[in-house]
Amino acid sequence: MPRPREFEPETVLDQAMHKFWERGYRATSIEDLVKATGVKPGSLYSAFPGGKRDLFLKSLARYSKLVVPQKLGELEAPGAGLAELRGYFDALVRDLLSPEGRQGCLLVNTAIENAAEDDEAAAVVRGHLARLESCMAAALDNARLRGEIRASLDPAGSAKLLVATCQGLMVVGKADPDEAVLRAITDNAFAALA
Amino acid sequence: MPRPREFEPETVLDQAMHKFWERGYRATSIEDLVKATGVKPGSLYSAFPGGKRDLFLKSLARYSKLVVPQKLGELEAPGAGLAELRGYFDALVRDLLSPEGRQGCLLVNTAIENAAEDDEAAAVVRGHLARLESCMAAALDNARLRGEIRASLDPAGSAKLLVATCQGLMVVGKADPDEAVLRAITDNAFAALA
DNA sequence: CTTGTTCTTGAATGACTGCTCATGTATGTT
DNA sequence: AACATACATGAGCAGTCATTCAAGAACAAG
Repeated sequence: MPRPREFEPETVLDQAMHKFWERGYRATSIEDLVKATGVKPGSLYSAFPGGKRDLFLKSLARYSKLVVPQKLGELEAPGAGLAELRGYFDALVRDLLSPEGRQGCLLVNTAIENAAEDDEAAAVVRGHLARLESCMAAALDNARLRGEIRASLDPAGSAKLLVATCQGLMVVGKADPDEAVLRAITDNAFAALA
Repeated sequence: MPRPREFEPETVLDQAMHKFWERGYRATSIEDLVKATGVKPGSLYSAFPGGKRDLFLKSLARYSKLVVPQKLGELEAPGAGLAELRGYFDALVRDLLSPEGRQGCLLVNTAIENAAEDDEAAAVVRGHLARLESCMAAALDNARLRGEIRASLDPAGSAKLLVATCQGLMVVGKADPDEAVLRAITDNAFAALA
């Protein structure tokens, strides 16, 4: 009997996520979200009772569920090895060099902007780092069994290093999106594994 | 004949820098700066005519001139080698684990928060990255001549990788200041050089 | 002491912030 | 057609933002 919603909450969340991704949490105003979604403040607040912060946390969750798997791609498949690992880094570099990729990674941006003052946001970031590390460790494990990398390598520690490397790649890429620099970083990171 | 200033602009700049460092550009209000410095808005604006943004850019410059050299320490000395490089990373890790170090590096924070929308700020960050890279490359060069690292290593490329690694270290440290993780990252980064 | 110069002060400005709420509207059931 | 229900609307809330400015205060030179 009630009047049906005229917008899809998931669509709205998607648009909000992109704004937060592009401009950051603080720099994105409710008015920005109203413009981006076409949904007026009142409706926004009734659909997302926690207000701006809730919208942000839900955006982080949505990013983890939809964007991250797409970026990780086959790296999360059980049989992933060195090729998939390299593929992930190459795609990352390609991304950072493209105009749309300049916004970097929402979770890295959140680590810097919000982790210190928002424990819930920090927890999401930590979860993401753990996920990255675990699939990289699995890929390194497979790679070692197949003889694709040095047998003397410690997969767990190397995975942590690779996680840091790709975070660093995004910081460097944000300030100086230079293909030669980004390629040199990945090339040297992988040369160290061989 | 004029009435003398009752505050030292450099001191004020120092206090402003620490606020920006700790909370970021957008999250730091003029009132925050007034409280931190004890200087009222009018005086602040007459001493720094460009307003908040000028105060921020001047803070970045001051950070580069005073804080960065202190952090780089002997790594910038002409004879620096592997030991100084390692010393820099160890100090960085120690910093990230200390309560005051949680704020990370002002220039990394700026890369993420402002680089995309403020070309002048981005230029300062790029200058910092170049400086890091050049002294790391010099240290790697020395280390290679002394046989402290693999002769097959490319100092220029490895320096770029190390720059990315320490940026990544700061992102990871901000979200998850875990000693074991940070040490694993540096240990593996240096193991790759030997 | 007077004057000239520059500084300090803090109230005021208008734009913007996140958010609320009274009003009106569209729907499915009766 | 009449009702109950949930929704959409947007003007409006109190608060904060960066910034300005008129007024007073402190000093040095005459």
